[in-house]
Amino acid sequence: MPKSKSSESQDQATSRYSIRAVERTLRLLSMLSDGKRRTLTELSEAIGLSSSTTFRILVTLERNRYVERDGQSGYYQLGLACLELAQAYHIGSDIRQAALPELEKLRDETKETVHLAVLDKMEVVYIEKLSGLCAVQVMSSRVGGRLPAYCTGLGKVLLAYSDPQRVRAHFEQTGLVPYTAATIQKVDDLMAHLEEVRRQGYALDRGEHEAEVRCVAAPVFDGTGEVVAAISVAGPAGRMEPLASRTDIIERTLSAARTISSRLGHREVRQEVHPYSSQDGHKGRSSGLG
Amino acid sequence: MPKSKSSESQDQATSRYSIRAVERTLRLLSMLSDGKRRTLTELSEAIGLSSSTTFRILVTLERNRYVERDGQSGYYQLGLACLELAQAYHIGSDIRQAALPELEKLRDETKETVHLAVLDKMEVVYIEKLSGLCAVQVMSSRVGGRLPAYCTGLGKVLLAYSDPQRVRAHFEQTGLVPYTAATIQKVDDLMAHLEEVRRQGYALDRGEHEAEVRCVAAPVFDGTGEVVAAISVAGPAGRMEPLASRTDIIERTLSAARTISSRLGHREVRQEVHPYSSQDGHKGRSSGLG
DNA sequence: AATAGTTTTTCATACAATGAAAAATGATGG
DNA sequence: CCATCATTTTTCATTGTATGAAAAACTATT
Repeated sequence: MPKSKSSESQDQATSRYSIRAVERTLRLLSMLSDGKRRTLTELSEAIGLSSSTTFRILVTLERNRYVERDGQSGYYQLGLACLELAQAYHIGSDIRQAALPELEKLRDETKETVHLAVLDKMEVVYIEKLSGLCAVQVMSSRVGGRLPAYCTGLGKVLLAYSDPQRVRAHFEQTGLVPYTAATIQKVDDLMAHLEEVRRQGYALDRGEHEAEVRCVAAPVFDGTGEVVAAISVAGPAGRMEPLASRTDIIERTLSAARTISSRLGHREVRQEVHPYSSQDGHKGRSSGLG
Repeated sequence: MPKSKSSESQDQATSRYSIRAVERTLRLLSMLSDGKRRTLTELSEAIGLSSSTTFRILVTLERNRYVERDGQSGYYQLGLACLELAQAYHIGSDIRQAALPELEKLRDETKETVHLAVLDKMEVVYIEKLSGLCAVQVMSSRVGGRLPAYCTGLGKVLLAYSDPQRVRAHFEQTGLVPYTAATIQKVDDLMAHLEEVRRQGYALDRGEHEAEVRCVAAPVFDGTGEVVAAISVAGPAGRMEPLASRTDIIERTLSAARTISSRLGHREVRQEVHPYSSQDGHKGRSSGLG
C-alpha cells in the first residue's frame, strides 16, 4: 500500500496562536460536512494523520455528539450536536432576528421563496430560507449551504458592495465557472455588472446559476453603513418573467431590505440611487455611495 | 485497576482516548450554544481555563468560522461554520430523508405543525419541524432544540420504547420538574403511563409542557426493529380538542410513522418483540385507538 | 491623564498529543 | 472451520506543543 503521498505540509498558514489538535479536529469536521459517511481509514488518509490520532479525535467528537457512528458498520458521520450549534447560531444572529418578520411578510406578499444570506470568502452562505407558497420547490438552496457569489442574485449584491479590488483579484485567480448559458464568464463583465448593481441598488438573476430560476436581491445595511447581508425573492422563470418589469417584486424586496436595515440601526443618509463618485472605494458604506 | 491515579478532578470523566484540547474546545462551543455573546474573560472563567488558553482556542475557532466576533466589541458568538455543519447533518441523516416526504404530507393533511425527533440523554432533540399552515405559531420547538422527554408527546413515545430500568433510574435521580398542571410528576405515574403508550403504540400530550398545546406522537422503527425516532402532530388545544377523539389525526400520524419505518427497512411483522414485558404487539397497530 | 479592566504576546516547562507498531477485532473466502 | 487480509483499538516512548503565569499592549472610564 502506497503511503499517503498527500503532502502533510498542508498545515500551512497555521496562525500563530491556533492549537494544532483543534485545527485538525475542525478540518475533520469540515471533511464530514458533505454528509457522506466514511470509515476511520478513509478519514485518516484524507486528512493525512495517523489512524491513531484520527481515532482519538473521532472518539472525542463522538463523546460530545459531534459525530456518530452508523451502527456496527463503523462509518462516521456528523452527529446531533451539530444541529444544536446551528440553532444557537440562529438565536444569536441579530441579522436573522431583524430580518425574519420582514422575510415572512415578503414571502406572503410575493408567494415566492425568500432568502437571507451573507458573504464569506466570496461565496454566498444562506442564513435563512422561507419556501414559497406556490406548488413545487426546485430551489437548490439550503440553509447553511454555499453557492458561488458571482452567479446568484444575492451574491452579486454582496459583491457589489465589497472592495472591487479584492473581488477582481479573487475571481481572476479562481475563474468564473459557467453553470448555465447566462452565467457571467469574464471578470471584466462581472465587474461592470457589479458597478451597475451598485448603482441600481439591487441585483437581478436571470438563471445564471439555475437556468429556470429568476431572482431579485437587495442589500441589507447595518448601523455602520456596511452591507452585512442580502435578501432575495426567487422563483421559476414562468412566474417571474419578464423580470425587469416585475417592479412590484423589486419594490417590495427593496422595501423589505430597507426595513431590515433600519432595524439594524442603519440611517438612510440618502437614497442609494446616486452617481458613482465615491471618495472611498473600499467598504460598502452607503453614505459613500453617493 | 488502570493506573489512572491522575487527578481528573476538573476535566471529569475524560475518557481514555479523548484529546484534552479538543474536549475543551467542544465544551467552549456548547457553552456558546445558548446564543448569548460573551467576552474572553467571561468564557475563560466559565470554562475554568486561563485566558491565554481560552484565547487560543477561540482564535482557532474563529479562523475556521466556528465563532465570530461582534465587531470591535470583542464579544464572541457562534459563527457561520455551525450552520454548514447542521446542513451536512441533515443531508447525511437517513431518518430525516426517509421522513421528510411523509412529514410534508402529514402537515398538509392536518394543517398542523409536525415534528421529527430523536432521544439523546433522556431528552428530546428536534430534527425537523414543519410549521402548520394555520395562522400563528406558538410552538417553542426549534430544530436542534432540546426538551425534557417526560412531558412531551415525542419524548414519551421515545421513552416508552427505551429500557424501563434506565428510564426509571434516570428520572428518579433528576426528578420530574412540573411545567404545567398536566405535567406528570411522579416517576411511578410516568412508568405506568409509558407502558400504556407502548401498548397503544402512540402517545398523547395534553399540555404537559405547554399548557395550550396538544399533540399526538408515534414511533419510527428502523430495520433492526429499534425505535430510532418519533414523529408528532401538534397544535393549539382549540383545534385539537378533544384529543382522544381526533382519531383522524391519530390514524394519520400512525400511518405516516409506519411508512417512514418501512422506508427504513422495518418489517411490519411482529417478530422482534422485546424479551421483557412482552405485552401485545407494540408495533404501530391501530387496535388501541379511541 | 491616570486607573482599571481587558485582550494579546512572550516564555519556560511539563506533560499531553503524537506516530509507530503491536494487539484485537472483524470480514472474506477457500 | 481455519487462514488471510483489512480495519480498528490499544500500548508505548518520545518530542513538541499546549499550557498557565506573567508581562505587554490595548480600551474604556473617570
